Amino acid sequence: MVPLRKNRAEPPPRECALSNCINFLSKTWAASVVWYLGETPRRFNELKYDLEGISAKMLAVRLKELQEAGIVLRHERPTSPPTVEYELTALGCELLLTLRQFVNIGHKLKAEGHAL
Amino acid sequence: MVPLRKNRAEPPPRECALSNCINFLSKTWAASVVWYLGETPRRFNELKYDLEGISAKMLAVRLKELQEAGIVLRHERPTSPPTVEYELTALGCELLLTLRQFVNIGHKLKAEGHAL
DNA sequence: CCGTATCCCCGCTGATACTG
DNA sequence: CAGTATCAGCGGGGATACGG
Repeated sequence: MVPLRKNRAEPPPRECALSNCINFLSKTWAASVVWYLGETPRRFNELKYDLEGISAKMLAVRLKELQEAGIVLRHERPTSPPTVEYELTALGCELLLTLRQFVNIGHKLKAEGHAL
Repeated sequence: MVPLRKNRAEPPPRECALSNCINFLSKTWAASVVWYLGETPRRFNELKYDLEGISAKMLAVRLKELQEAGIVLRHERPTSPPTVEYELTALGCELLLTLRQFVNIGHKLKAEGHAL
């Protein structure tokens, strides 16, 4: 009977898996918001259009979270009716690049015949 | 009044944001399972120990999903009691590398003073 | 146009008990 | 050891209506 290895030689700190920006992408729509923001600044209803099926409530919530996380910037123009544009910060762009790698891996998995 | 841009010049295919392996990481514990699998093969109860708080049920479910997705391999040894080892596939390792980039970005965000 | 406030549902997760 | 089966709960997210 093989004894249970309590931990590997180099135990990954628990905070890594639990408390990082991965949690953000885990929330519904969050990754998609970053994805559709892309490099171009985008307005609220444009995003709402891109993210077909999202409710205004959730989009607002996610955008606020992403702002507080330093991933998204909000620009409000004092026009009437109000005009608001959202864009990725530098780290937000970095995040987008990483998201693209996921998409790439996803395609490879599908190419191998796996059902995601 | 600025007209609503229906789509950007190069519209990202919707399947990219919605139907990729990002969905897997969105499920509770999924990213952590991949994380703690690391490079070393790992047994069921070892993973259950690493992922403090996970129930056997969820671990089994996630592992099965990851198998079907081509991210995890299952090796069963015909011993008594049974011995089962899980390890990442090649694409699973690729996924892990990408997860580490997320963790890295998470640290940068925190370094900027943002609360994740 | 850009949100916020409220209500409500159902699907995911945990707890528990059991099996090969 | 490595799971499966069943049930119950709660909270994330949708629908709707309203506000600056």
